[in-house]
Amino acid sequence: MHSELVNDERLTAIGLFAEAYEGLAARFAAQLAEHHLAPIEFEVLMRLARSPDGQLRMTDLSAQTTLTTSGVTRVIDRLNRDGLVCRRACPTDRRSWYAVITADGRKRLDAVLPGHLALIEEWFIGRLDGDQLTAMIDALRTVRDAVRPDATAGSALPSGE
Amino acid sequence: MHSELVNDERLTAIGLFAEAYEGLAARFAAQLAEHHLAPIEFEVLMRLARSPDGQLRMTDLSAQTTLTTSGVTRVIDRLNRDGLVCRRACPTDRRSWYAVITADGRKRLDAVLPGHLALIEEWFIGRLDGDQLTAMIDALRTVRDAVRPDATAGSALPSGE
DNA sequence: AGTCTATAGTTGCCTAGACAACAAAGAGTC
DNA sequence: GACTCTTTGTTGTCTAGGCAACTATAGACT
Repeated sequence: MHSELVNDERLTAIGLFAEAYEGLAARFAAQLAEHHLAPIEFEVLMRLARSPDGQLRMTDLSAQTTLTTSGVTRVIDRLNRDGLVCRRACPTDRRSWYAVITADGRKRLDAVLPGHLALIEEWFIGRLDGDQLTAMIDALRTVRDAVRPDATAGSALPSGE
Repeated sequence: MHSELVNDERLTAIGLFAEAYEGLAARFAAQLAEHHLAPIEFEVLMRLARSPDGQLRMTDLSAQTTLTTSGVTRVIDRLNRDGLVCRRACPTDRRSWYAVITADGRKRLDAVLPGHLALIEEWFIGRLDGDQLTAMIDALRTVRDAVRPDATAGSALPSGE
């Protein structure tokens, strides 16, 4: 006989976290696909759009996302091919390149965001009452700050503020 | 000029959700890798271990995870190759196969779980006080039940209960 | 100046997994 | 029985992205 650890309630809690998040992510992905965007491409465009001058260095994009620098290279290759992003040389460090969101890139975000926000309302925010939502966001921020101490690379302010 | 939707607070909320979850997932993945398990392999083993007779049909595994049936075939191929799972024909439907966790599979879970639970404590549960945790779990369950209505395929009880 | 070390980005190679096509078997329906 | 439609699992093919190797540049030290 084996241990009863498999039924530990902490596993249930983390399982709820995973199922809730992945369920949301799947719904978002379906809507993004209607606009020919992969979730990671949407995330990169969003981070660029929210950054000063609509640009971030490749390395900073890597630090802010789940991607390695290799992965960033390829995502930016695709977005560049589709005209949503372009590369710009860094004037002070000749090793570095900025990824810069283009006007087309911002147009694509404008097209996607209303539907995306509607899904957030429908499946997340609208399901919780005010107190529940506040408590949840506080808890999420606590966990995020703990597990992602360097997620603000390249931005002046902590992300999510 | 483009819209200000990119700075909508609802995007901040969902961004916190994503960063918190993905940050946790990265820490779990590192510990699982020490035991030569990919996150999806761990999830499959856990779901088998918690199911009656340690078995689930391929289709049910697909419904309970983010994988397509194609993906389930390949994960079970790998786990079977490593001796952690075996296939068993379904006696009542000759199209169906059960994936069954082996004794070695349970041993692997026993080896992984103490460290995994410690990480859950360290980065999630231990960071929140009792009320916060209760509120968070309630909220997660609400969202999970909404976005994953069919995540209990093949089990007698709703998952996460 | 030269040398050493660290960092930025790209590329070759490999694996994971989605999609679509498929084969086999169940479940009607006549 | 034959015929049709649905469901289960596997496989060929393709893309995404990690790892390690590489080039180029920066920075520090002598």
